[in-house]
Amino acid sequence: MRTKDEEKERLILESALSIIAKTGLAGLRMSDLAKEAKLATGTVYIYFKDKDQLVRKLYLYLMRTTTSDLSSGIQPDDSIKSKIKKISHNYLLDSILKPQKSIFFEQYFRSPFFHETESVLNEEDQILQPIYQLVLEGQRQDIIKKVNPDLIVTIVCGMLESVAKTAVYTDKIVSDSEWELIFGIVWDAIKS
Amino acid sequence: MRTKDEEKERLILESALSIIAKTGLAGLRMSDLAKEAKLATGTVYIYFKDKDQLVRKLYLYLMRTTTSDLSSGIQPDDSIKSKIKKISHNYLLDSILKPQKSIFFEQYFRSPFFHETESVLNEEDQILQPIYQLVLEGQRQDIIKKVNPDLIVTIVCGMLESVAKTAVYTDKIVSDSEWELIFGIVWDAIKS
DNA sequence: TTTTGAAATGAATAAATATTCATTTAACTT
DNA sequence: AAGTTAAATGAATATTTATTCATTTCAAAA
Repeated sequence: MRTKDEEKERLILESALSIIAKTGLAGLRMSDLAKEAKLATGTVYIYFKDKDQLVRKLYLYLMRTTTSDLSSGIQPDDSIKSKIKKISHNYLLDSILKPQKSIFFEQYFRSPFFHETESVLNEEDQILQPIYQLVLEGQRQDIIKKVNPDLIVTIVCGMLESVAKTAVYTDKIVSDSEWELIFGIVWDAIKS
Repeated sequence: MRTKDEEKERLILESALSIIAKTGLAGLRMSDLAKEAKLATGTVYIYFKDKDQLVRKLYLYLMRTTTSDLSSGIQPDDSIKSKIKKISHNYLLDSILKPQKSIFFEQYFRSPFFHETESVLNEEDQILQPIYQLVLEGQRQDIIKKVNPDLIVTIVCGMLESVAKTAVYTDKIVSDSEWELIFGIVWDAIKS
């Protein structure tokens, strides 16, 4: 007998993501999705109960792949500043390289698919946890402004996201020298 | 004879905005919209040709009301720093007080209703023009970092928007003392 | 090689939603 | 006060889109 292809689930999710990034959730049609994935509409329903479940699964799928490696490349004995620099760089690159993901989350949280019962903030907290810890440590060492660490994290992420958004929109990469400039601004903002 | 109520057009647009802010464009239903506006569904079609036109008109309507008064309260002989402080405060308050507007734009630009032909960036440029001018003037006076002024504007707006988003989400107002803290961070980021 | 059972298909059907229109209501005119 | 006209209504209809299912295809087991 034929066997269910595990890859096909991913394929469908990625196709959905691609359509949603282009047209928003309002533009997601099961038939278009099937076409994008080069499957018959019916096939989609073998892997997902219905549209609702598909979108929710996509949310979980992206959540899982996000929590990954903001901290990659950071050495335990780096200085706080260079740790923050690296983590900020990772955050920026992540936002630039996977713009579809940010678009999806933006859409999902304002959609009929999202119910308050789901704990967004907790999940988000989870992702930002490593940044938060670094800020705390920096404050302990008197290097970072002694204001509400949540505010610091919020502001830094806001800066980086807006830079990423512009970079994606104008289709430009961020060169090393530009990154130096940008991090200079970020650091001046938060250093004590 | 009965006369067409000019206010009713606004009422319908505001109702649509309110629903879209809650459920995203994917959740906008003409029947719900009519209910929200306390009208019969048919009535909506007296004022708007179809759903498509309604959403586009809402876009234009919000565009018009946005371009308003970021510069309010600014005196010609204020210092550059205090001008930037005031304009940043206006921007923050605008984002906090009219969160529905930001949500709508977020949704619209990723929807089937939006076609590339519409010049988004131009419009956005228009709105940010006063901020841009202040940054230029600050750079001339050697007060602001001499980097690409677009980058400065992008970063400042990013910071303020993320603060606004958090404020709206957690339903907290930004007190005067918090604003002093926040602007301190903004200013440190961009001052030379 | 044949049998078997689940995967895949896509046209047919169901469900959701947009739009129309015959009818009613309200305001203005004569 | 009666007549007139456009706005308002909302049930009926049209359209779009989700979902099903009878049929076919494929790959593994016998």
